[in-house]
Amino acid sequence: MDVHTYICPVKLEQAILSTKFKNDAHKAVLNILYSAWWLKTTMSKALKEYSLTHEQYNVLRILKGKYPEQMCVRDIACRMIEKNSNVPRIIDRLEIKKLVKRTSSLLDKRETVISLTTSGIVLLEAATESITEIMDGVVDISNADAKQLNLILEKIREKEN
Amino acid sequence: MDVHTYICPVKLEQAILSTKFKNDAHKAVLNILYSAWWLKTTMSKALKEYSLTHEQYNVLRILKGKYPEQMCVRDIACRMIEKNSNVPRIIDRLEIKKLVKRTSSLLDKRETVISLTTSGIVLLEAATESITEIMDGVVDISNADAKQLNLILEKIREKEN
DNA sequence: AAATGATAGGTGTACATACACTTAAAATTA
DNA sequence: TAATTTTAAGTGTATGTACACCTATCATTT
Repeated sequence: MDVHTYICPVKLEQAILSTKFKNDAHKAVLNILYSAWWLKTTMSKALKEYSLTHEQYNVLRILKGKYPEQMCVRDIACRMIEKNSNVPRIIDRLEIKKLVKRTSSLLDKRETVISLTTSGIVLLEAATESITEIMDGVVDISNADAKQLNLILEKIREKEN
Repeated sequence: MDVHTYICPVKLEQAILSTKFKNDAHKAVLNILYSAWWLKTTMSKALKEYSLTHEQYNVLRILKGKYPEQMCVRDIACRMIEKNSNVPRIIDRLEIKKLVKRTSSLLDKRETVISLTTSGIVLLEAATESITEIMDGVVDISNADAKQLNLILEKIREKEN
């Protein structure tokens, strides 16, 4: 698939060339997965300008949330959207680019403490501006719709435990 | 993160330990991404019993949709939820497990034609039963909610082109 | 027919995920 | 205090993604 020229179809049926859904709930599952893929792709494209992956951006954003406080790897992992993210490996790459710094904790020597560098903050802020703009443009739905969406998604997660 | 003992929180705020969302639309984006991760993880866990990944299952399901007709790699790629999937590589693994067969097309020698083997069909049907059960249990929302969800997701994708 | 362009599939590489395992250090228990 | 258990981070490996590039083949143009 050539995704560069790919135009996201509005209808799921067109997106995955299928019309046979068992029911609306089954269709909703595929719709969530497809929408998530599209959102990630859209954001990743914007982040390329800053040589950041979506996941690297997410880690920087989490660090910013506590800044100037530092965070250990575990604290970052708990805040990741994808809970299976291999955070040490993502940090490896951020460290190579000198966007974060690793220090061994003095209080608990098992912990590694991560801190944003100045260039990390600068890059993050530029990237965030870009991402926010895209998010605003992309998810241009009414507040009522957004609230409704959040409610239904939480209803789904309520059932699945 | 130890995902084996991880209980999916109902509230997004608890899932990513953050309460600072710019607005409901921004929260919705994160909610979609988190819900998609959770759905994929849940399905993947069930598919482990059949030694299938979520993506391998998806390819088999697509092939089943046209069965006993065969499909070329491109046709499969067009139907994937994640449009950047590297379909030849996924087929490599299905071929090793003898769940599909590759043949060079006679009509157009550029094309590779993929067909389900008997054991491929048998495995797929067993896996589908399991997945369907999970989907029914998991996405136990009303028809009206499912319809509403599908509508709003399509509204989002409408805006983002 | 020969040259050019487009298309299908495959491959190389960097990055991420999923998950099991290792090691060091802290916490708990005997 | 010594032994055991738990925890934090990191690592190895298989799989998948994102994307650029290659090769063979087909289609189109000249």
